[in-house]
Amino acid sequence: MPNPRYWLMKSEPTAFGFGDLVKSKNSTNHWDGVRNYQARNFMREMRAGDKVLFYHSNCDPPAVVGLAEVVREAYPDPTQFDPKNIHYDPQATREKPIWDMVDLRAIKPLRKPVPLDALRKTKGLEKMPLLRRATRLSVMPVTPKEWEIIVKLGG
DNA sequence: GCCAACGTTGGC
DNA sequence: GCCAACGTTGGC
Repeated sequence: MPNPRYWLMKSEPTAFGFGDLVKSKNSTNHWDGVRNYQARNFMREMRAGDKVLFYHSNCDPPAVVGLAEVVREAYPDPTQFDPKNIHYDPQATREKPIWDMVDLRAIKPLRKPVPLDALRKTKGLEKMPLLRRATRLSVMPVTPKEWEIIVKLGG
């Protein structure tokens, strides 16, 4: 696939919300804990400077809440090696890591977060995997047009 | 808290 | 390699 320049990443705000990214040193943090191959593969396609829609899932309302950018490309997620971590993967070794993460820097919160129901009602977003029923994909590409529409909705 | 959807696991 | 069972996601 061609290099998309835009992405959407989901996080539960109770675990790590956009506000947590903003509060991080240099507004930057690593995105660990991805344990889905498709999502991991998308992360591996990310390049420094790519833009990211930060989406809050499993909350009320689920919404795109902020903009971020990739500042470090995929590298091994250390939580896979840690038996005490909830994301520990006994099949992963330091010689052969399985799971990667990227570093993101917060750009800015959206003035008006764009809730899921608004995304569903907006023309031009119908193809987004996010809007498929019960999609579990936590990292997905966004087209430039979709990016433009959502950022405009967000004020 | 419920439960549909769906990715993953493991028995065969 | 099939597919039933299981676990998780995430909207509602």
